[in-house]
Amino acid sequence: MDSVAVENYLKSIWELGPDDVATQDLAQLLNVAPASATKMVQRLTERGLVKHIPYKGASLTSEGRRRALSVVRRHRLLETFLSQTLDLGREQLHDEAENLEHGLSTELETAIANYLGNPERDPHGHPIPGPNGELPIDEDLLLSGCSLNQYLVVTQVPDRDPELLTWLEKNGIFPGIKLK
Amino acid sequence: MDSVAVENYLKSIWELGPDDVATQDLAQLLNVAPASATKMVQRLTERGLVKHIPYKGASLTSEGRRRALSVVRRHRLLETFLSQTLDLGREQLHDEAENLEHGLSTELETAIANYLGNPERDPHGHPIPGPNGELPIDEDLLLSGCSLNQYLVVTQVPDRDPELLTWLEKNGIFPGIKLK
DNA sequence: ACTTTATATTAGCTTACACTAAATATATTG
DNA sequence: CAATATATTTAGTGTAAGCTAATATAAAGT
Repeated sequence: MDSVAVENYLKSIWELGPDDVATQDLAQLLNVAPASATKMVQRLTERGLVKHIPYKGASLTSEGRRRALSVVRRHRLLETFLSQTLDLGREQLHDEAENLEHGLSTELETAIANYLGNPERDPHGHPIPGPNGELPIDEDLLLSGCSLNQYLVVTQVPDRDPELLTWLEKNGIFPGIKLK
Repeated sequence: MDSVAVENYLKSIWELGPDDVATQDLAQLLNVAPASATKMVQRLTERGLVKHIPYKGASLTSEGRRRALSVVRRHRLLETFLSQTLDLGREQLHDEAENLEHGLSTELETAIANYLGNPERDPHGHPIPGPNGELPIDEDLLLSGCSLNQYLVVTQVPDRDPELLTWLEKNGIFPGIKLK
């Protein structure tokens, strides 16, 4: 079993990847000192979960990626489960899932996935990896890459910034909505 | 925030208490060496959560008890929540709650309690402590203290032994049922 | 091509929590 | 009441993960 720290590093490297993840970015995302991130990247390299080119950057091996996606899956299933049972605001989900994801057993993960009917997206519109780390290709467009006065359907919103999310919500911007 | 280890020690001391908890029993319940338990009991004594009389036993201070009951509350709420949403067997609940209890924030704890209508008992019939560590007095009788051929209502079953629970279940013994 | 600056890494230290082996208390029993 | 058994604690180690300060490398500017 990976420790909580290891799971968090793997997930963060995945989020910042796919390659040449900078020590500093990793350290910042995890709220640790850069030296601590270097140290952990080395430990993970030892374990075959990360490939590290010193002074260049880190990236996940295929096993590292598998484990990172397992964490992401648990995270997104939990967000979906919590949002569907309790009704928390979309902006609270992220932090709660963050806390619980590490304690979710494979059996409970499966039970939740079945209960939810094996959803493909979480409440923020992010795709949920499969049980073996399969991730559907994300073909959604970035808003910044679209022209003005075009009709679009919102499919994803960011999950990490509660204030931004509250604002988006207040202005009616969330997955499923059409925009000009 | 108490660490996972600290929360587990406090909860275990509470379960084995109320006083003169033996180092060995604690070590056994937590699957650690006796020396490790002694060490932690000393750390907790330093922090004012435990009172320890060397070679005699350990017990919780009122603050230690408050924190232990907070863990117990989270545990029992989670068991209730999981049993009510997903339908897991009564025998799986304990382990899953054990894993998740440490990651449950106060807000989510409250949300779950409200969702469930602030229940007083978990699916095993154990009382759920209040948000500030109030625990209703348990007036239930032990089966070993009852005479034969008496009619009784089952109110509690143990939660820690999956095999026993499965057996009890199979024989129709669970909270709410009348027995001769 | 050299110097400055930004980013990474190494070195050395700390804390929490585990372990084993050895020492010491307490309890039991001949 | 001494001898043995059991339980507890102390001493000494190890590992994971964090930190700061010092050093090394890469990138950018003159």
